[in-house]
Amino acid sequence: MLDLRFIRENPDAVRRACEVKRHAADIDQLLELDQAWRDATSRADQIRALVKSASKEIGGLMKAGKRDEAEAKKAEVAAAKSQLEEIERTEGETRAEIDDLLLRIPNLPHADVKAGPEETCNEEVHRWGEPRTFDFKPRDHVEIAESLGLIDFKRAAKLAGSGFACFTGLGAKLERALIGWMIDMHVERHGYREVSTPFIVTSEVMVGTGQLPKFAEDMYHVPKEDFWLIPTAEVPVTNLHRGEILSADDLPIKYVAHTPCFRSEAGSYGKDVRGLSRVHQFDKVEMVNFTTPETSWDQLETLRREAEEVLEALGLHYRTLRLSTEGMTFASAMTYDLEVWAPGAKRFYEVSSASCYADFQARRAGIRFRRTSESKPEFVHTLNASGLALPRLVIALLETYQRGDGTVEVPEPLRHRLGADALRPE
RNA sequence: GGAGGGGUGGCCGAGUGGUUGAAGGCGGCGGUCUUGAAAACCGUUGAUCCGCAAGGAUCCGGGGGUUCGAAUCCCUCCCCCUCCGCCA
Repeated sequence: MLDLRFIRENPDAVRRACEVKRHAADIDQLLELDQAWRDATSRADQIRALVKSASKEIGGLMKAGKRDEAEAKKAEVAAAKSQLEEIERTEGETRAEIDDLLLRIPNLPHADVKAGPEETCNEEVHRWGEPRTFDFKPRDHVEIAESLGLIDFKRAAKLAGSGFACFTGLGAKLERALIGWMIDMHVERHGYREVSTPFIVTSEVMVGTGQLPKFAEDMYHVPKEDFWLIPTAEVPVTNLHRGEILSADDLPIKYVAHTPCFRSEAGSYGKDVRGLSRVHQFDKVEMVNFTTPETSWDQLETLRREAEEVLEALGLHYRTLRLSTEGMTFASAMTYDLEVWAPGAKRFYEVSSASCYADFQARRAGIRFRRTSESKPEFVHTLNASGLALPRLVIALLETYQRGDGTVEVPEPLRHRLGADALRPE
């Protein structure tokens, strides 16, 4: 959420942000409502002040036994209050409309982000490794996984329909090994604190990180208690500090979490449907940072590096893109996507998205900090990056490390955890 | 699920209709004292919104109500604690 005062003073900047991010928002209507609300508020405040002071006088008159004068005052107050009722209704209704509009205005992109469509304006900022070459015809991950008994797509569909995977045997163990290994890396090398959160959250929490009110159709809803299944650990982990005032000494706060992620992927039928590339439920290790405003942009670079290190440790070819305004999400101010090369599919897959939200989420979720015990609370900046998303990482691993004999080499860092140096048919 | 107790400022904790944004304590900050520190003492210390400002308004878990006036009374919802039941 943007600061209403900022919008008041910089309406053109906000209009431009909406335009380049391709989010429709009626700024003129907002400004109009804002003016109406401020008028109503100041009139209401005046009347409230009157009622308040009159009430005190009445108290005094009652004590002094001046019944008649008190009654006269009461009549005065009653008249003022009937007026107030009307104004307060306007005030409340207008404010509700303002709040709703505010929640639907996207974050401002950072000045370094290119405006335009993804195809032409995403910038490749980093590339690591080389695409794997083969002296045999490489297979794609679905063939490899099925022949080695690592994933059972058919039986997964029996449980939940299409778009789900059931990892089996060494496939399941590979996921578990990757999760443990990645979390340990972030904890031990990058100074993260591990958290394990609920996977079901309230609507307020979804508003805090920006999924609601605009993107309800992308998520799974639990009608019974009006809960939502998290689409990413970003949601529960960022909201861990909702409504809090942190101390500057606590910053930066760095959490890492492993959670399942649930995405309805409504409207994406026919796109990327094969195998693991786009599923309704997947596991992910996610890093979330809370920082001061002056350190967040540097922290985004660090965060991006922390995610990139995972791919490098696994020896996987990847590229890093700085997304253009049209590629970024609603809440983001700057986003890097890490895309890993899948030599079987001969394409890159996004395995991580590293974003800085500036104070956008913090304002929605009410996450503030104090520089000293004296100073006024300010909003923190929030950031997050996948580190990494499991299914697409598995795609890249299987396709990159496949051998001519149908087995798959296990990269060195995972061998100990997996208890095997290769994936073979069981 | 049943019964009872409770939600007050950074924290603890008083406060059952009136000038209370809220006693007191702790913590924080400033000062006195001290070579320095501690102790002691004195002072100070909430957030949000409107307003150029002066100033004003709102906030004692959320929402609604009673009243001239509510942290205090009523209704409702949420959360926490204790005991019982159930259960991985």
